Amino acid sequence: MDEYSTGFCIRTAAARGGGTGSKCGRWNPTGEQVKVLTELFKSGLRTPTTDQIQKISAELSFYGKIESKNVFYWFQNHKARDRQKRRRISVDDLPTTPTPSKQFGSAEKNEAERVIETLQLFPVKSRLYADDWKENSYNHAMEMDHPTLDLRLSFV
Amino acid sequence: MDEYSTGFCIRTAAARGGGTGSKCGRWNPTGEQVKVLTELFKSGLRTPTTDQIQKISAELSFYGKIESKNVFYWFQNHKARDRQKRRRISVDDLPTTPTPSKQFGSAEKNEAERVIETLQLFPVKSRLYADDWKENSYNHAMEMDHPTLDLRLSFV
DNA sequence: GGAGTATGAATGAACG
DNA sequence: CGTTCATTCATACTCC
Repeated sequence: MDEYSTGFCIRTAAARGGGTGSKCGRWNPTGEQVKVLTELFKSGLRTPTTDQIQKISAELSFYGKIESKNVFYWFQNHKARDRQKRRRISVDDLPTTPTPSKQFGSAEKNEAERVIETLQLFPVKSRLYADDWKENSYNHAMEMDHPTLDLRLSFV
Repeated sequence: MDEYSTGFCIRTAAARGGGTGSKCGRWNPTGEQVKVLTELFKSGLRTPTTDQIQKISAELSFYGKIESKNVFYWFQNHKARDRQKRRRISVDDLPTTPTPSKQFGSAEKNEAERVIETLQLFPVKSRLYADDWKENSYNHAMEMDHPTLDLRLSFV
């Protein structure tokens, strides 16, 4: 599709760990920022609230350009990948009688006291209300009559 | 990295907007579908009723596979994210300007569902929802001398 | 320079 | 409705 011209913030600070001159286009965290974020994560913070996100973002803005959404995404991704990796490992199972004893200890990183690892091993509660929208649930007919919902396609 | 066998469907090239023939997994809207939905959203529609959802879904089904729930979720997500984004930005970026309080003027909490009667389909640009997550590149030249950012985190 | 990887960003789906 | 999860796309970075 179209390439959206991302912001051109030429930060030649090279504050990155490798010292490579990084260009902008997407947020590129500095070493300090990553360090702090990682620390927080290891402290047990996994899903910061909006307030926390803003606080963190504000603090980290000292090291360089950063926005709240960056912090938000960072935690989202970090948690997701951590979980993903763990998932992969726990399922393990090598093909040919490798250690059947699953080491589900998962006590390597547990430093947080609020890391609630609820076990969701199977897809429970797949509440599929795919087409329940038929004619139940809510009914706010008070909004307005939908305008001309004439979605006539022109290019066909 | 791509060894996870979670994929149950043929992983198509998935060119968003390219009208790929993905038929499994989660709904992948085509460019036209997104366009129409965005247009509706910009017209003021935020919480469509069941009828509207079905109508929209029916219309959009022309462009590709779609279900009512997709439309429902789409509006839900779009509205929620629009809000979330706005909130985050407004609180986040405060470089040095004290914000002349131009946000949220007066009556807005009520968020009246005003819908513009004139709904034109394909008149304007097709810039599909790129919004402004970016583009707020302000200067973070704060005046704080040395950072106190040990980030002991006062997250309360 | 391209392949492979790490990771930021986006969004569909769903929970509480 | 706000928040969270899972999957995927896009891009920066590393290595050969």
